[in-house]
Amino acid sequence: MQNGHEGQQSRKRNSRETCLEPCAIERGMRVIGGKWTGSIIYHLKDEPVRFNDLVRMLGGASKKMIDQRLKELESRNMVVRKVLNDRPVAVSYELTDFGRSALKVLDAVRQWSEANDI
Amino acid sequence: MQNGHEGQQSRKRNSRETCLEPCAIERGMRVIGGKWTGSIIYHLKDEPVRFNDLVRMLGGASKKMIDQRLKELESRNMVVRKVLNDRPVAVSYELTDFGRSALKVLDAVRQWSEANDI
DNA sequence: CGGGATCCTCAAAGATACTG
DNA sequence: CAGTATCTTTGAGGATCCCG
Repeated sequence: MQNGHEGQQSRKRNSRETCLEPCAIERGMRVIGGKWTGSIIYHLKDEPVRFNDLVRMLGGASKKMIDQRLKELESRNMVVRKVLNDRPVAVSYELTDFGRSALKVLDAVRQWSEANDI
Repeated sequence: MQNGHEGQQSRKRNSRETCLEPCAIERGMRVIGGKWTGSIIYHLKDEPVRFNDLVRMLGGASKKMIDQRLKELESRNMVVRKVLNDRPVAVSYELTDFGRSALKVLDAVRQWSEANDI
């Protein structure tokens, strides 16, 4: 009564990392649609930003979240982490060219949101 | 040791419905970046689609999920539910003008995904 | 300053079964 | 066909403390 049979739908564990959905929109959204991901990228659009500055800019997201998303983005080569100083510790994050390529999309989202009072 | 104090960050319960984030990208993403939401809208782009057809098109999402997202989209006036027949039951979903306005954004996502092998 | 390690919770998502 | 109802799992996300 609890295994075998292959229910009406299956497939699990595609939560993060190289999503295999057939729909390109779905795949793309998993990369830049995650909670805070778009905001982070967008706040890096002009210049490198230091970790705690990012935390302040995104008032509402925890350090843990931001750290987590930044690592995700780093592993996808969308942002680069740079150590500015050792003592006291200082690092900054900036977009790669690939990361910058997502800005077009994000800006479309932003404009749509604003135009429709989302 | 487990209440009072107002930790370094707070704010909860903005999961769904009228998100108050200051960042427009974040707000927009909560509307069209949800799991399956973008795909659903995109699959309705050309014509009304019936419920079970949608389920088939998005192989991988459960009926429950799709139903849930459709109701979300309906309540935001992005899709309209139409009863085609009573016996046997037949309904279809189609985009409103507002729903269609999101297609530009979604298409940007799709193109970006495909261009970068996401 | 920039995190890492823990613990905890709740809500989202999955599985399965049922119905008008 | 187009959903509802229910139960369970899981893991994302929050809170807190700590550290070099």
